[in-house]
Amino acid sequence: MGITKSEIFTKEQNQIASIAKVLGHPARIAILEHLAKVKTCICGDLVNTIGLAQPTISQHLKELKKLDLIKGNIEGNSICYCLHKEKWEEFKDILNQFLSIFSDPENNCC
Amino acid sequence: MGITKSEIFTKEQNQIASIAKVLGHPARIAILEHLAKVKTCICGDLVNTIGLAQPTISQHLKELKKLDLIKGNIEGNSICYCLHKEKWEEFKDILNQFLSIFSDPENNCC
DNA sequence: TTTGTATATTGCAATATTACGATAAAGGTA
DNA sequence: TACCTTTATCGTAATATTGCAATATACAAA
Repeated sequence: MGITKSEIFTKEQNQIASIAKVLGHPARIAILEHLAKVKTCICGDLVNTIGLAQPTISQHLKELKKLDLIKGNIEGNSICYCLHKEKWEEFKDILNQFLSIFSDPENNCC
Repeated sequence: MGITKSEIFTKEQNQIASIAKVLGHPARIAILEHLAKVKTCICGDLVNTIGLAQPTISQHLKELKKLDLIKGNIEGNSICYCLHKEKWEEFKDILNQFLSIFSDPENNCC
């Protein structure tokens, strides 16, 4: 049905999935990598850097904003986007914890 | 269009996105968590544990198999699924490396 | 062989996602 | 004021994803 049955999963499972989902598109990976590279805030150069139309970039930024991963400060005419560092660290911890669930060396079977 | 313009991104960006995407559904998170909990291989108990129909579970397993995250060994009548540990570690490293792109303390602006 | 059990596949309906042209909104500048 | 730049939103088309009933497949046991 295209709709996810979120209600049958735990809050934690849904949260991990939400974080992973927003990272599940190369454009958003590229946006975050660009944000990391240009240490200062970036504004409208994403459209030029990434090869997607302006409305498409705007939509991807919206997805990132929905999870609070980035914030946008109005700077005169344009908008200065940057990372929400605390959220990033929080999500990083959540993902890292999930990624270590198989760390038990006894976890071997086939 | 629902279709991702993969060709305009790097191989690495696409790979990170692919890994994140497969983790972007709570059912697949639940499957992996279950696999981690029952140290031994699991077979058909996923349908009972998770509240989804058998074809749906089968489809999610297929997604995980597509990325080589799990492997299924035929065990008599049923199938024994387990983690592909090497792949898991590989993907974990890739994600961890990406998640640390903002580690530079100078990365502050807003 | 027949029956039962376990898993995969097919086919379909509903919803979500991706992408972009057109347009709107908001601010700067002449 | 009029014009330009920047970003957001709307509307729409194409494709993807999720979920399940029905069915197929494969094997074991009676």
